[in-house]
Amino acid sequence: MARPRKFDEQQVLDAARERFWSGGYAATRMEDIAEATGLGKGSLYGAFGGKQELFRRVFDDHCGTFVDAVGRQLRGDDADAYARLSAHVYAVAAATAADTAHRGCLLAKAAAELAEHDEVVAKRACAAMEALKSLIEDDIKACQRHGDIAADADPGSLAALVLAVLRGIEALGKAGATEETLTGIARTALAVLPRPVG
Amino acid sequence: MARPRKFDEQQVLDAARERFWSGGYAATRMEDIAEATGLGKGSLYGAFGGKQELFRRVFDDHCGTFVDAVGRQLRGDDADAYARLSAHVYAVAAATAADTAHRGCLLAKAAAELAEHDEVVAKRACAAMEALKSLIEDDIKACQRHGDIAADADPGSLAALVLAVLRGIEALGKAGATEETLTGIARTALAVLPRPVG
DNA sequence: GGGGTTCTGGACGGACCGGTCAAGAATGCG
DNA sequence: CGCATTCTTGACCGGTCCGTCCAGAACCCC
Repeated sequence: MARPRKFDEQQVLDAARERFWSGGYAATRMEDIAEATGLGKGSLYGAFGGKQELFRRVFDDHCGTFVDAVGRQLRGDDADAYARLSAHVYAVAAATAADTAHRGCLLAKAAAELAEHDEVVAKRACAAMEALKSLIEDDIKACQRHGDIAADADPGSLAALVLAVLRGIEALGKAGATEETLTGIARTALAVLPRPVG
Repeated sequence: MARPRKFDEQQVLDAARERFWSGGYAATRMEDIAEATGLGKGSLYGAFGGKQELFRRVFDDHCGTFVDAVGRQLRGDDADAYARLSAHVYAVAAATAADTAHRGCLLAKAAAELAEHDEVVAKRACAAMEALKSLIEDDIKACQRHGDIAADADPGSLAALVLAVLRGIEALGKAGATEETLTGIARTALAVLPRPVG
């Protein structure tokens, strides 16, 4: 009944994410995104409404993808729970160190730039953080059931600590810390988690 | 021999910092700063050269001030070293929670927005982080001398971990974590530091 | 194939912003 | 007091950017 869209919405979101991620919100131009996607500005505005709305879509999409990815890394059998936690913490350190462009995490970057002025972005970032904490907490509970972490420790507190360490690793990475420093932090963080006595 | 300046350079830097801090680099206009200081744009450009140069001055100044402030909190007798560390960690959590505007730390905010594209800012942020780590490490060594932290632990590793936790607290605060969450992280982080046996 | 509908693309408008410039003001020296 | 020198101010310029608009294209249904 009408002319069909020539582009895939998800591909546009992905391309826009790359741009916003590299340049930040304010420094990214709509025309950059138009060029990156091959779309005209008219299509972009017709489909997404405007820069702020587009960014919110991108950000929402990214938060979901990110949390899902972490979820896949952390969910599984109790027997492997500690190995998964350990692997995840090291993976974040390695990924941060490998990010030589210091792009950091879009989640953190966007929160830093926009949380103060955009309620929607702030809420979404907060929800994503809570989801991450939940994932870590579930894994820690699994560790406790399997006897890899002290059963009398509060899993919620430990999860919050681990989450803070992970975010801190990214912040330090963005400031230029070396890979050794970052993996060292990962190692130390895992080492100080309370193990069962005996 | 010539007309003297009517303004104080430090006051201009402070006012500019407030603006950059609230709005970020890209979103802050030179005219904002001119208005905030009461100066004309010509004076601003004459004294500082341009937006990027001004920001670098502001950032450099802020890093120095920030590190100095932390230094004053952490330096002192061995006997109080652990109390100082504890107070500092809780203070960061409280300050972050009190920052309802989610401005976060200018250090982290600027690093997030500009480290990727401005080598000078990146270097300065890295130096500031290393200075902070050093301060924490010195305090931890004092704790070990006084018997408040296990002597066989590596103070450098613990300092890096503590620093990561502090930066993580700020990142989570920016994302909207509650004061309870943040002070909880502070408490847990202090609790997991290795204490001397016995 | 015609008509209605939606998509496309790029030119355009209006606002904004970083940086310049020139005219004037303040100062100290001779 | 005049003069050289530096600071101040705000109008102005060139460029940029968000968002709009419209003419045309693609499509489906009848």
